[in-house]
Amino acid sequence: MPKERTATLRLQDVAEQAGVSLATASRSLSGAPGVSEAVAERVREVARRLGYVANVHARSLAGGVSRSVGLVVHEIGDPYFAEIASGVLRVGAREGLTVQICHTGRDPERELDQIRLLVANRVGAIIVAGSGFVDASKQAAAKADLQAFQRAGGRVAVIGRHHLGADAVLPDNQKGGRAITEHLLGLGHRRIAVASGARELTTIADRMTGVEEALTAEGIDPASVPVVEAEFTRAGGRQAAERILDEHPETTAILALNDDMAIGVLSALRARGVSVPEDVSVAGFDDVAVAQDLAPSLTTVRLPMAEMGEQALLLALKEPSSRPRRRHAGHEVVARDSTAPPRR
Amino acid sequence: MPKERTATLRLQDVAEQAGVSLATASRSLSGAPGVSEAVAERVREVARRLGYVANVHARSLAGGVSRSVGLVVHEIGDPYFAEIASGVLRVGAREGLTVQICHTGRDPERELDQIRLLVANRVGAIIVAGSGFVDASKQAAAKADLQAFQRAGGRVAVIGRHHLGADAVLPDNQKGGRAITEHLLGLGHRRIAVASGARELTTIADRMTGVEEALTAEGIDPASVPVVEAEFTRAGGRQAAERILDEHPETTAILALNDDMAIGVLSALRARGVSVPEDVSVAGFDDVAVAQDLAPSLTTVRLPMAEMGEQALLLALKEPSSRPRRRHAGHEVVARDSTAPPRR
DNA sequence: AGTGATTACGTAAGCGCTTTCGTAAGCGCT
DNA sequence: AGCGCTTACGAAAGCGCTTACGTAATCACT
Repeated sequence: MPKERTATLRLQDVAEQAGVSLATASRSLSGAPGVSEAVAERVREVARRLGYVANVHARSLAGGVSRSVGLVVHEIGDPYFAEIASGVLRVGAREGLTVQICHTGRDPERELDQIRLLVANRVGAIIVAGSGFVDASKQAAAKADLQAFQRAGGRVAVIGRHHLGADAVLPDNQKGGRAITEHLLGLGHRRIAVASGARELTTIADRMTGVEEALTAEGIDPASVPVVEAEFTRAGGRQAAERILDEHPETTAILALNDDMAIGVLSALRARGVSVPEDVSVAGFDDVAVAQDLAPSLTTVRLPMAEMGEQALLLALKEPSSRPRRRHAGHEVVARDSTAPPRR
Repeated sequence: MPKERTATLRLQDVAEQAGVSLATASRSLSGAPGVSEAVAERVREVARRLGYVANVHARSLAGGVSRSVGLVVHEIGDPYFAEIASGVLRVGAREGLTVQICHTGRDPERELDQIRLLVANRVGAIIVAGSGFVDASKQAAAKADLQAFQRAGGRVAVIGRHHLGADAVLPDNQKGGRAITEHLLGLGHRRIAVASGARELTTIADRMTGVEEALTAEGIDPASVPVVEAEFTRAGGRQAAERILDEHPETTAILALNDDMAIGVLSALRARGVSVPEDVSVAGFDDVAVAQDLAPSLTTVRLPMAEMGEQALLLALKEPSSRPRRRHAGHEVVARDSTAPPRR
């Protein structure tokens, strides 16, 4: 990292060139009141001519105000998080905020480090995206740090995770899980299998709860439905599908609890010569951008990821309210070609 | 954005608690020499107990050293850039650097603003990913700003773009274009059509040059090959495929200049009842993660996106050399199910 | 014309850290 | 004991900015 970054020009230089004091120059550029329009414009003109860019560090040190926000995701290469990030960046750019993105590389242990790093960077707000643990003690440290950050005046918003005391954007995973299951049941499927991620995560637990609700309502014992846990990735989907095919050949529909897994399921079924949806129907969850372009196109639950990112930042930017706000992201079953009535 | 962020504890507090001076506390925590190990450890212990996190702004103001880097991409929601970002974040995390990501939302006009923002934030390095314009004048302003940044001690690295004076990680688009075309020619295709993005971008121009080389080497006049320009997205791929099908029904292979377009091409062909690879072969470029899980799996040119991101940051972190360094990212044709010998 | 209120600007005090410089203590040596 | 030399630490000067406060000048009134 560079050492001598001093060659840059300072507000001082601008002030001298414009023939005003440091204070006036500062006020002119930040648009603060107390400067005549004529002087302000002259200062701005000089700054523009010189190519002056204010030092954000000095500014935030002196002013105590931060123009940057932090975003913590599991893995930025994952389309789900990439699309959330896209939404956050969009409103960030609009508001003139810089966004620092951290990802844990799917290692929950590292979430705390990332949060600490953002706190050290004195970001104005922290957005944490991605599922938390059902067992709250596993993320108690992160929660404590976030609360300390809030007490110090920082804003926090979470996406897809409950964290009392922070604004949250919440997809209704439970209702979504119920709805997509009802879609399969409505088509006539009775032998459904689930390709799931780790159930210790709230997102997955919630989706499963919805699934079980729908099954029960239809008179099916949830315990009779095979649930295969694997990684929440395409590779995990492939493995899960293999096991389902091997151990439960009677299955007529596989519900994957996210699209990434669903893509893996499709891939594995194809490799085994099982045709979708004729032999087995497949449904996913999230509606990542590529879902509609798969062959067959994927029936799934649409979550407006980018909007969720936007909403989260907008919430964080608002004046903090006494009690945490909630935004519920809509969910909607998108029926495409990967699901059809069972033929068996 | 919050105003009063003063409730946080300062190095001063740690120093008092540990019964040492500010200077000693600073040295202890930053690992600078000149402190006895006993005292240093005591200070660290106190800092840990108090939960002290240093203020990065103050630190970088005083030290003139920045522990953050900036990454500019076209669109973070795009898997190509998301995977690059993933690589950058990976080494960023390893080096204890924060990464500020900006995206232009595919609007090249905004690249300059994003760069300025990063300069204002006094990042230590800026990584610019994504194609530049063939017409250099269209990005002259951005280039000038980057050079000024370099003169002021900042590091710059570019990915997939030539910018003399900066370290670069370069996929060999030209050879890749040639190789994938040779793959199609090798299968026996003679009536090839290209689904291209805007040719004013260097990436696309380079890939096309490679395509034309291969065609010429095989005795085919490049001018006789239909090249349809559209958006460099799935939607663009769909449109391009429609036009190719309508205007050149004799086509036996469609080469899309990135995977996103290829996915769109596959989708459009499927909608028209054209089977791949039986009726028409389809090839892409990039090898985004999902390419292998498509149906049919996509033949494409693999670019190691994540590694390119890693390399770029590593280059930027090295001591600057007098002349810019180059890293060439390997490219490799990955033959999958979407290409086969023509039947017509 | 004289009063107080308002406006436009300058002076200077920090924001929380790093780092230079100074000093006192400890060391080995003659 | 006295010398220089190293080492461990503290005092204080900034880094580049914002902002409270002070002060002239200008204004609207009586």
